[in-house]
Order: sequence, then structure tokens, then C-alpha cells
Amino acid sequence: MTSSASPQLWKGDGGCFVCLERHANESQSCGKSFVSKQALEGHRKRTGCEPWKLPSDRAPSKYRGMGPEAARQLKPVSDRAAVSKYRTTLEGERAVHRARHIAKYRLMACSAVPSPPMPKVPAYVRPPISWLLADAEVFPWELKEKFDRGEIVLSHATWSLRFHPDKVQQRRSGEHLRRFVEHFTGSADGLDPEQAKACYATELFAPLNDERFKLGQSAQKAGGMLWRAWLSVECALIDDYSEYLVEFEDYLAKVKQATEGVERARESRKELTVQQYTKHVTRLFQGFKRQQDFNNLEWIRDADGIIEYFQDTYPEKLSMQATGITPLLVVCKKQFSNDKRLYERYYERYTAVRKLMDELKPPPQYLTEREASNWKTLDQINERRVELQRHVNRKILHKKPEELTIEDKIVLIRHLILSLYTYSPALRNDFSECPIIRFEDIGSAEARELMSGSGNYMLEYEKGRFRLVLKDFKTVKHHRETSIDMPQRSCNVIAESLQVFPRKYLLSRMRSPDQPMSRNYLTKFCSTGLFKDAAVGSCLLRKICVSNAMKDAPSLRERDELAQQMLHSASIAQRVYEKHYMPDGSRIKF
DNA sequence: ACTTTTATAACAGGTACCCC
DNA sequence: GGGGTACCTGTTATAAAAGT
Repeated sequence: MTSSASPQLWKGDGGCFVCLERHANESQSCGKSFVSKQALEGHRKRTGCEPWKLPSDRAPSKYRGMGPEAARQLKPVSDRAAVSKYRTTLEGERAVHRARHIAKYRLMACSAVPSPPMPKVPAYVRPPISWLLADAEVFPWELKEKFDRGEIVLSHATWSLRFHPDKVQQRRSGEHLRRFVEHFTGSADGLDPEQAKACYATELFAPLNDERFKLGQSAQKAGGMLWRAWLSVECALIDDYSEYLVEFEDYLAKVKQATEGVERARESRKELTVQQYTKHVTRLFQGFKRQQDFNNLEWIRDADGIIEYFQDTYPEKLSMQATGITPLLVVCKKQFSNDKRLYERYYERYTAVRKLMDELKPPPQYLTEREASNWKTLDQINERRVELQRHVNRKILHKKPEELTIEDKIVLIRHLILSLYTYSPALRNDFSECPIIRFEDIGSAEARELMSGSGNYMLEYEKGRFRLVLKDFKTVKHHRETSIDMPQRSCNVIAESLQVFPRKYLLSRMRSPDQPMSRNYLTKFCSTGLFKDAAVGSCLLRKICVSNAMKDAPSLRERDELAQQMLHSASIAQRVYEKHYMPDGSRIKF
């Protein structure tokens, strides 16, 4: 990392940065340590080290060298990912969203934890009377009664001699003040020491002093009645305190409610996720307990047993172990929210498994064996499309719809799919379950229903031109609903295919044109049909597409544009889709 | 030809940490 | 304080296998 001229200059761990430089006029290396890298840099600058700047692994900003307008263009619309600071709340540290200029986020930040106002702690935190009375627990409602019945006897020494502030002031009983303060600051919600002293001197004794000790009178002489008066004040204070306890309970309940509200306000998990989670949990139960159905989730508390079960059942398949645990984490959070240890047990295992998985991963930008065996170059893909196109043009397009065989339809759809995925950046399987709205049907009730619904559709917005409207796709939360105008070539293929194979969906089933291909079937259809010798699905097509685009080191702007079109982020594209090497380490031949 | 189940990968949001 | 990247997390896809 560092050259021989500048050896290791700091230790990263423990936040310790040590200067190992030998400064001018010094016989040995410096050895001064700093808590931050910046501080060390400052030191190096002051002592004239060259260069004073320490090397950094940090990648340059993607905005570097750009004009403000260009930077604004590149900047993602959503600013939610970033966090400006953390604020301490009852629930621990919470992130405050950045982008304060956007009103929505400002509001989100304000309500990140909608903490209700905390009740004011009464001056009297704990009933000192019990403390005064030989540390006995005494309840306010029984105090007066007991006192009247003579069960409580207050000796004069109990209070005035031992605890009177005057005595304390005279240092005859400094220990009592210390104990008093200790008593009142002992609890988490207690007073701080200064407050406690003030309380001792003023709030507790001053009002009593007025009644108990008339000026110039001695305590002993005042006696009887005034003791009762004092008791009343004590009881009132104790009542205040009990009231406070109730309020505090109420407050805690409100905090809990608010937190739950925030939880609920989260965008609900997709139906699919819930389904998958349910399946996982059910299957786990059946395998783990060897019974069909469960009517409660108590069995999930057996974390050790379940973890062991996973380990035994999927010794080689770490991802199965991890995905098995995920829904349990969710269940624990919801169902056993007060059993933190249970959650942590699962969580610990989960992270351990993930770590193992990461270690087994091939390096990024390398193809896996399987990917390599299914890999097609862009030329091969284009060739295949041309081949299919010839077949379609020569043998299918002249036919009448009723003459079309199943095989014809399959070829037609294969060609359509390859066109959709190659004439424009390859999307995911979002072309499945995508109804077509023909230009002449735009006003119809059915069309209007589709367009106002929550699903994707392909709209023929003018004769022979198609637009894909995407409302439901993997990254919709980030990219928002979006629409893509199909390139002219794709439009032609769509229009031609519709003439000979009239159907409701862009990709309909062969035997029932009014039914869409499911996502699964599309996957299967691609991987088994597009090429005879290789399973090329949408995911691999995306990798081929990105890798080809990246092979000539495009600009950041171009990277970002492509990522936008493919509905993922540039960093994901780089990490996941961009491949340069075969599994054996040689360069991919594009 | 297509669906369902099982297995695995992709992806954005949140957080940690860094730098100015 | 504010802007950035890296990394972690857990949700939501696709791929493969099995079933109808």
C-alpha cells in the first residue's frame, strides 16, 4: 500500500493513527498517535512531511469535474438512502433523512420517531417518607391511618435531628445529605445530584419549615399538630409521585403505539414475499416437527433445534439455510418482540451463514461455470434473431391466423422475445403478464380499467407504435412507475406478430391466447427455446448486454444512462452484471 | 405445454464510516 | 454540518427441478 519511503503510517483499528515518520532533526520515528486520519494529516502537514496527505481507498466522486447542471442530471431522484445525522431517541439512535429541501422528507425526519411528550418528573422522585421511616415501604393511602392508629411513630430525632438542613449545614450530619442525594439520584429517571441537593434544601424542607418551625421556635416545642400537617404534605407529594408513575406507564404505552404505527406505515410487503415466507415457515415446520399443521408459533422459540435442523438438512446449501432463517427473523420481531435473545440467536446464525456464502462467491466480474457454459456473444444472439426472423418472414407471416400451428406460434414468440430483449436494453421478465391495448381500443372500458390498474401493459399509443408502461417491477420503489417507448424495430415485430397471432397479451400462451405467460413460464420458455445448446434467460441476457456495453470503458454518464434504462442502479450493474473474465481467468471474447 | 415447488441470485434501502 | 462510498440486510426476483 505504501512505498518504502513511507512505511506503514497508521493503524486503522481502534481508531488509532500513529505517526511513524522520522521528522527532520529527530533521531527516531515520531510515534505520536491521533484519533483521526485528518488529525494525523494535520500533524504531518505541520511537521513538514512530504506528502502530508495520506493515501485513500475512497473512489472519486462521480460528480467530479462536472458542471452543476450535469451533476443535477446525474443525481438520483431519491435522496432517501443518505443520512445526515443521527438523533438520540427513546428507541436508540435514529437516522434523520437528508434532503431537507424536500418537504416530504422533512416531515419524515420529524416523525421518524413520533415520541409523545414525556411527563414531567415531580420534584419528589421517591417518597422520602419511607426512607425517613427506617427504610420501610409505606403507601400514601395507609399513612395517615397508620399514623392515627399510632402504628407509625415519628420520633423527633427521625427527622429534625438527623435530616434538618440546618444540621447538615452545620456539618453535624453531612452524611445524611450524601445519602439523601444518593437516594434521589439512584434511579435512571431520578434527579441529578445538584437537583437533589436543591430539593433537599428547598422543595422538601422549606415549605415544611414554614409550618413546622416558626421563626424562633424550636422543633421540639411545636410538636403534635404540626407533625400531622407535615404528614399531609408528605402524602400529597407521594400522591404526585404515584400519579407520575401512572402517567409514565401511559407514556410508555404511547411510545409503543407510535412505534407500531411507524412499522405499519412501512410499505406493506409484497404479496409474493408473504407467500414465500409462509411457504418457508410451513415447510420448516413439516420437516422439523414432522407434523402437518401448526396453530401457534411457539415452536419457533427452539432456535438451536431449528438451526441444527437446517444444518443437517442443507449441509451443502448455505443459501437455503439463510433463506430459511429470514422469515424466522421477521416472525421473531413481530411475535416475540420482547425475546431479544431469540432474535439475536437467529440473527447471529444468519450473518454467519451469509459470511460463509460470501467467502464462497467467485470474484465479481468473473463468470460462473454455468454462466460461461450458457454464454452467447452479442453476435451469436443477433444471428439467432435474424435466423428466427427469416423463418417468421418466409413461413409464418403470410399465413392466416387460423392456419397457424403451435410450432409457428412458438417460433413467432421466440422471435418476438429476442427482439424485445436485443433491440433495447434487456429488462427482467417484465414482459410477461403484460396485456396489449391496441390503438383502436384505447377508449374502451376494458382498456381504461387496465390503464388505471396497478399492472404493467403495452400500449399502442399511435398506429404501429408501442409503449411499455411499467407499474409493477422489482425496483419500482426506487425507479417509480415508468414507461418505455419501444424502438421501431420492436414495434414492427409486435405489430406483425399480432396480425397472424391475435392475442390479449404481449406474450400469450400458445394454446390459450387470452391467457398470459406467467413469469415462470417465460423463464422456462427462454432458457429452453431461444438456443438449442444453451439456457439463455433474461438474467444472462442482461449480463451479456451490460458486459458488452462496458467492454470499452464507457463514461460514467453512459453507465448511468444504461442502468436507468435497465431499471437498476449503476453500482449494481457493475457488481452483478458486468463480466470481463471466464471462470478460468481469461478475458471474455466478445 | 404449462404449473408448482425448491433453490439461488439480484437489488435497493439503511447504516457505518470517511472526507471536506 | 453536509456530502460521499462501502457494506450489510432482507425483500423480491430468476433458475432449476419436479409435477400435471
